[in-house]
Amino acid sequence: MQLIENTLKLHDLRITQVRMEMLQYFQNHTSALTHADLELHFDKRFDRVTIYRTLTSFLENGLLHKIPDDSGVAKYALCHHEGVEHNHDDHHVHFKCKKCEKIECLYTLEIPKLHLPKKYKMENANLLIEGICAICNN
Amino acid sequence: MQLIENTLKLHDLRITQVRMEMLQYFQNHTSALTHADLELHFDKRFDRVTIYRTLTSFLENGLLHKIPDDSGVAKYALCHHEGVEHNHDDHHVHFKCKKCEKIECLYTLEIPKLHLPKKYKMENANLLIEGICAICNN
DNA sequence: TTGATTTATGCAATAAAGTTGCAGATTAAT
DNA sequence: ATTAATCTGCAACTTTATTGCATAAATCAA
Repeated sequence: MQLIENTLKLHDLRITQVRMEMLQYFQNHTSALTHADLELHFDKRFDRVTIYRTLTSFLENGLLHKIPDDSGVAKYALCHHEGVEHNHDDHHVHFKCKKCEKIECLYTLEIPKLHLPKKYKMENANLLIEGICAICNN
Repeated sequence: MQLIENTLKLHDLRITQVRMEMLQYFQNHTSALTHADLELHFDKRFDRVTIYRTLTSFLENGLLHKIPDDSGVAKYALCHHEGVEHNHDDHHVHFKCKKCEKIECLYTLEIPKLHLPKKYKMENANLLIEGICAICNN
């Protein structure tokens, strides 16, 4: 069986055309994608609603994660951990370039331990770093 | 002169009714606010567009900052630093409670230094911690 | 296989969040 | 008090996202 299809199965997702192509597209991109990026890329081959729903299933089944930012448009990227369980991808470091606007995951970085105020219980953390990325910094 | 009016002046903002009341409202709240929160609170006393535009002026003039999150709705909170310059409020730690959904700024925490990959230049950082807040953790 | 069952997709309609243009009102500077 | 700058409200519009439903496709079980 193909790798793409296998990945879908592992995440309890039925194998369909949109899903295979969307997953493929994510795997070919290092930076985070928006619904608009996908709609543009697939140029009417799939309905916009289907793309929204596919993003949602990918999210729910632990294939993608949503990246918090302040642009007002949802951005998604592949989860890098192997395994199926959701919410085990708890520490994210993302980098948003102020020049090219791309967001990428910095897997190699860890979020350092923090000492929260009394009675606060931390479940996960997302660090969004803004600046100039390696490509734009030339 | 009143404190509120003084703050507006310091931030180069004309003194108007909406601005005074919106600033007041932010000062009375420890958690971040959305446009919808304000619209609800002011219940038709100010136009929705005016509220949007006031948020934008507050943002541009360094009175508020936008908090990155993945809800798809813009959230704003007061900048705690004194002084007028924008972009000097570069390290934010925010806490989002999974129970009450409120977001608050954790001023006392600092984002630890990080070692970015080669050629990346960091300009600012936002750490969003999710979990259970002190009030809900009872 | 084939048929039954479950789930996904496309289309249309709707909702929610945010923006723009413009005329009249308000603020602040002289 | 007059003037110039800007803010506000209204209407229209755009962009992003969601819901309902009929049809189509994928999976399961015999």
